[in-house]
Amino acid sequence: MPESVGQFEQIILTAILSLRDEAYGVTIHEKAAELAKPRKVSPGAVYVTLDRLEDKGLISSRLSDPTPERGGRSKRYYRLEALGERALEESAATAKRVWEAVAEIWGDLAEGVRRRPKWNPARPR
Amino acid sequence: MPESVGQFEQIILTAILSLRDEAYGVTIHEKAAELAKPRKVSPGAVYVTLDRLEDKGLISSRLSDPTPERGGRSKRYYRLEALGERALEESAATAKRVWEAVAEIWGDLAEGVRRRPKWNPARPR
DNA sequence: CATATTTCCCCAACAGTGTAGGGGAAATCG
DNA sequence: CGATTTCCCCTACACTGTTGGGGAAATATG
Repeated sequence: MPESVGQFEQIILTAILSLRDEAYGVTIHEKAAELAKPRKVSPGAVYVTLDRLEDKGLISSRLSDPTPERGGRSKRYYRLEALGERALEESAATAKRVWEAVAEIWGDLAEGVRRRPKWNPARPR
Repeated sequence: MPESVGQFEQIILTAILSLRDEAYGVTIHEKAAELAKPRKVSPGAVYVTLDRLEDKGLISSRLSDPTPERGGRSKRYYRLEALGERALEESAATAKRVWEAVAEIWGDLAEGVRRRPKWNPARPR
């Protein structure tokens, strides 16, 4: 049974997955902000969450050598571990079910076509 | 700016939405378990979360009259308030983005076709 | 060399959410 | 009435979310 992850943890795992071999603090923060939009994501929140995910063994990290650009200090690169893959897999499946359930009633919000049938208030006998 | 909801709160809101006028403790619990699968959902967790969502004004409730079935005591029916609709709308949109990002890499998990390209570990210069 | 600038990592503390497990009330049935 | 069924709710604790700020390491500049 996979570890269960919270909402923000899920976002961080997803960011790492989609960044592939370019996943370090700054890029993860950017990607997370993109996914979480319109909500703000603070850098601190990202690092704290990365720490916790690493403690749980869902991800691993290693420090790189510095790059020769201005301010280019070394970066901590992250990657998903098997445990993290399974946790993300499960939680993404739940996200899908939630999304589908909502879309079935309200339609695809992305299409801007939001039909909300008039809803008759519960009238239990 | 809509309230932000957690993962489980999102599930509860979704359950209420899709149950329409049949949303009360027991049915919400069932629907939530279905959405959260394979994770277990305890009834207590559902009620606590319903309370908190009501305190935040995302949902409202009212008590029905008893039904004439065996053990048919009165039920507390829930419905989404405008605030809850907006919160769910936003959080479902995020769920969709997460799902799409994951599906783009791993494919649609529901199809059982999970292609995971061999991943070259980060090799920063 | 000293200072400024850029990029990046990390901590402490608190608020909010997730979860378990059990308690108990109200209704019908025999 | 006692048994059974359906349902609501509380307490307590662990985990997750979030803020705000601190500070190190590298290159550029004069």
